[in-house]
Amino acid sequence: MHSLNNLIIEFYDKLSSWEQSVVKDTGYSLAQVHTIEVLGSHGPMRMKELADRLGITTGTLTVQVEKLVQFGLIARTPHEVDRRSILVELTSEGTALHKHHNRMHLQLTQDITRHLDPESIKVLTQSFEKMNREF
Amino acid sequence: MHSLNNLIIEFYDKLSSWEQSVVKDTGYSLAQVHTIEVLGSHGPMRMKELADRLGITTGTLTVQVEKLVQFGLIARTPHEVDRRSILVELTSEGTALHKHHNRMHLQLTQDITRHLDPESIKVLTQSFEKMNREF
DNA sequence: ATTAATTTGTTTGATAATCAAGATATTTGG
DNA sequence: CCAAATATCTTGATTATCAAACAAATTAAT
Repeated sequence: MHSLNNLIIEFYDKLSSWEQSVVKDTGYSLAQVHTIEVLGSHGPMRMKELADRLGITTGTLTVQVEKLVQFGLIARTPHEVDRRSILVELTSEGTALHKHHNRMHLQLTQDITRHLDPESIKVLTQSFEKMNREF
Repeated sequence: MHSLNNLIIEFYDKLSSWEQSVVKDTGYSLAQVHTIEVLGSHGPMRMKELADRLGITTGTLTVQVEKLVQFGLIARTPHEVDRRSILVELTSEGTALHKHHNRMHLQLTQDITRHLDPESIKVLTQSFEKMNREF
């Protein structure tokens, strides 16, 4: 258990470094790409929910979103029922960036698992499912 | 492979959120705790190496280290052979913080793996070992 | 139905984190 | 010995962030 814990910490650390270098190549900041990633994988959402998912305040997000809109990566649309809210969603350009980032991730996953046999991959997948559920 | 990739991304995301909330409780910033974590798990090192591991410039690190020294968490000692360098290391207080953070991590690992049978944990551990090696 | 409390998003002012470029001291390789 | 490389620090500017105050809309209470 102790060693598994250390391996998880090491894994997280290496994934962070990888993410940082991959993001740097896009020309956008880590926070900006992270925003795109969340919108890409969860779909359009309101400011509050997005801020919560990113772990920042809505005040900070307002500024971030303004920049991303100017970059043409996301768009704001009024919320249909709640007129206090606005929905934030990816533009086609934002979607393209998200897909590109996703391909990088997939390539990484393929790279780091290339020495795992099919059975291990199966157990690994099931284990991640269970672990993600317990967070 | 596609689903495993998504699970890894989700895992990373949840671990980030967890880390953020745990760090907030310490009263120190994410960057500061991260610095303590690296020093705690790898031992004393020079500024350059620490900056590289943290993914920041030495200029940024100089400021960060100054703060952590004032907090009493780390100490600077001259490098024995290279007089250009200084070694950064944890104080006893810094070590205590690192141990505390490590216990949090261990508890989390126990929590999220509680529905995994011993055999899966074994495969999971081996898989992480192999994946970490391929980064 | 009217009022009070809550929620949502924005703005503002202050602080913290970061980088790039330049300066200094030291080491390394010829 | 000297030029090039390395390690750290400093400075000036930019970016990210928060907390608090605000306005608009929704929800809850009476």
